[in-house]
Amino acid sequence: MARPRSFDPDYVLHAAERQFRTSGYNGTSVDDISAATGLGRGSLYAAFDGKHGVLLQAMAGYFARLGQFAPKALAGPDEGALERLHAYLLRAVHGVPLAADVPPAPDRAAAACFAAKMALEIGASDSEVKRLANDCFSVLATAVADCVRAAQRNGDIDPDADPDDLAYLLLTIIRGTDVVGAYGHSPARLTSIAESAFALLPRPRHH
Amino acid sequence: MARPRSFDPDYVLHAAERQFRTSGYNGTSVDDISAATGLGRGSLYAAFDGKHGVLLQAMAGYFARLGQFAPKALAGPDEGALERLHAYLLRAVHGVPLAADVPPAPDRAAAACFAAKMALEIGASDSEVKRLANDCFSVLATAVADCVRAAQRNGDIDPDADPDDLAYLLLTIIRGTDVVGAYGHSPARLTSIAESAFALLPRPRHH
DNA sequence: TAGGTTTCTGACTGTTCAGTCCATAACGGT
DNA sequence: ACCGTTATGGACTGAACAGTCAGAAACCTA
Repeated sequence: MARPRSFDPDYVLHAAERQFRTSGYNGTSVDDISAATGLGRGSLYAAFDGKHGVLLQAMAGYFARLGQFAPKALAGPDEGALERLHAYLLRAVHGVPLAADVPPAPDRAAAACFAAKMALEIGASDSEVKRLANDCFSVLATAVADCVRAAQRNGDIDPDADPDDLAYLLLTIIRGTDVVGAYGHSPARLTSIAESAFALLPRPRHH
Repeated sequence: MARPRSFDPDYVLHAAERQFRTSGYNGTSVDDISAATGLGRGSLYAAFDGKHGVLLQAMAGYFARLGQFAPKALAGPDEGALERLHAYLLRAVHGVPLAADVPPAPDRAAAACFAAKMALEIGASDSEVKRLANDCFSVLATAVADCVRAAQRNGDIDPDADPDDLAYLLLTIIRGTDVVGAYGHSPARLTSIAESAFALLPRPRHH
């Protein structure tokens, strides 16, 4: 009955996310988004309500992806919980690939958590961005804490440790590697930091 | 012989740093800097070579402040080293006050490490900023590692632990709290993260 | 194949931006 | 008191910006 849109909204949001990651929010113009996505200005405004709308929807998509990926990577039987935590930590400090249909980020600073990067840049003056970033953190914290509890049940982590505190600490470390990575440190160094953190996890006292 | 400048360069750089912290680099205009510092555009360009020059010199000043403060807070006799590390960690996760003559940052995101914030926003496309931020990190890493070594000599930290690895990890945690703080988490939560990290430091095995 | 509806494209507008420039002001030496 | 020198502040410029809009195009139904 009417002309269908000729683009895939997910692809567009991924491409826009990549642009925001690379140049920051204030560093990307609508023309940049237009060039990165192939959409004209009119389409961008009609479909996403302009630059800020694109950001919010891109962050919402990122949140949805996190909510799928993190529980999948961390949930499972108690026996493998500690190893899943280990693998997740090592993978997270090197940044997560964006999507199969969009080229990877060129710089480690662009591979940082999208929500974290936007929150640091404009979260102070944009409460919606701040809230979305906090949501991303919460979903991760829940998944990690659940995995810690599983490892505790399996006797791999000290049962006296608070799983929520530990989850917050681990996620804080992962966020910290985003920053350290942006300084230009090598992937090997980030791996080393992650391994040090993992080695310090409180093991159960055997008697 | 000639007209003397009527402003204090350090005050101007502090005020500009505050503005950059609050709005980010791309989010602050030269007029914003002009308003924050009281200087006209001509003076800004003559003394600091424009927006980018102001940033570089503000970061250099920040680096110099770090190079003074961190060693002073962390150096000292071996007996108190662990407690100095503890105090430094707790203070760092709440952000450092800027300067006595400039109002404090209004938001936790603006209290994050100045170098880290700029590196995440524009470090990927500005190698000078990236290098300066890395310098800031290095001077802190050295000071923290020295303090860890002192604590090891005093028998408060496992002598088998690598002090440099531990220093990197602790600084990564501090940088991570900058991000988590930007999400809007309470100071109490940040304190809790810092205490959890401190509690996990490897203590010497007594036999 | 014609009509109705929505998307698409790119030109347009007013604003804001970074950077330059110049007339004026403030000083120290003579 | 004068003069050379440097700082100051604001006007100016061309470019880039976000957002709007109207005409052309594509599609489905009938």
